[in-house]
Amino acid sequence: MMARSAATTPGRRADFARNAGLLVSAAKELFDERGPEVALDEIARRAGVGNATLYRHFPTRRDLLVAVYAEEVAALCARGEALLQDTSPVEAFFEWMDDFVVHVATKRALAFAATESRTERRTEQFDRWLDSMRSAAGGLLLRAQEDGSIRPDLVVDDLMALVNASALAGADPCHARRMLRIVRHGIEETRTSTGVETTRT
Amino acid sequence: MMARSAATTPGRRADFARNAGLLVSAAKELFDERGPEVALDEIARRAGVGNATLYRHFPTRRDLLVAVYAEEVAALCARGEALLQDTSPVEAFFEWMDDFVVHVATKRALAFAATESRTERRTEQFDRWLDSMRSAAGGLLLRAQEDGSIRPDLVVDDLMALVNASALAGADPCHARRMLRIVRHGIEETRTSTGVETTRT
DNA sequence: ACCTGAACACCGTTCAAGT
DNA sequence: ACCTGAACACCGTTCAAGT
Repeated sequence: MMARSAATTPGRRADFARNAGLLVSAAKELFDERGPEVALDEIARRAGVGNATLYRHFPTRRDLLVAVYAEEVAALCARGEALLQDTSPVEAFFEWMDDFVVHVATKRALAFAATESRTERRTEQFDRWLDSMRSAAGGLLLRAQEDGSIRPDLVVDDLMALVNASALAGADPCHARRMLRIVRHGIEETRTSTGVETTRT
Repeated sequence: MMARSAATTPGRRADFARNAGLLVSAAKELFDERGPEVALDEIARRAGVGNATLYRHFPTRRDLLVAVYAEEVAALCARGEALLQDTSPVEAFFEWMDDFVVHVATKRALAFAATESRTERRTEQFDRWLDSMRSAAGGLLLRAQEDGSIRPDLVVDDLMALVNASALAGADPCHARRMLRIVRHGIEETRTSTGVETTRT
């Protein structure tokens, strides 16, 4: 940590970058200790910087959240890439969705932020998170649809929203996964007979 | 203002009940004008009562919300009762669920309150709302399951949570209904052949 | 340029004083 | 008993003053 990489020129820029690191570390600790609603002032205090500095680096609490979980997000993206090579597109898609639902279910603040992303002020760092998640899911979904194993009329945003909402609504990750399973059943192309209608009486 | 209706016996009790009405009216107006996050102080001011009085009648913002939408909730319950007589249990169930999803989607504050009802302080008035919604859905679900048209392993709480989540995740009621349709497809007993698995390649 | 911390604004909650 | 409104506590955001 705090490697002070450019040893020769400590300069303002280096301090700036270092502060970001300190803030992320402090936030990570405090999110664990006291949940994702800790006062921002407290995070700044723990990091040893002024509260306004926090605000400059992370204009919104959401941005701080995605920064804290950046490695986890990177892993999720990498896994998405890898799953594109999986032999079963539909399995690959749902495996990724399962990872995603656990990801957001364990960080409900993130899930909540995602639901209100339409109304709240847009912000660069958080939008990047949204985009990376959407494109990972989108690639896998497309493959499964071309393959014919997922209904072609489904759009990635609806699915993301639904799965994200499951994470938000679930009491715990296990609950969220149970809902995902219901959704899965509703998504797959059963290609047996009947349309949408069920046998009646 | 302050009509003092019961002319003969103004009494403290009458004023007490009247204040509740004033608060609900004021809240209804302000929720419409400025969204469901208006300051409670402002609601009290509009109602012409002290802020602490609001707090006594409605210990929490959620309680105020359910009071404001009380008639709508009553209608939903009545509709649930009526649908119990419908000839197609599965249609009846989804018709009610559709009403429900629109109900919460147009009051996203309510939907959100429902998701956090596990963690937040429980409160009598809001719990009543939850119970009435759950029992309406539960009766209809049971009928559809006994009928064999909905998978027997589904529990009402999971479904409510999922539908509620759809309302929360949807940008608008129309979006929420689209998600409900996905969920529906995942719920119905297709009773054709295959288990959960799809034909592969 | 970047940082600091005090100041500001806002809002939910409580409480002593009224009637 | 019930109500009032001021007081309190808390937190996000901004800004003038430092370096």
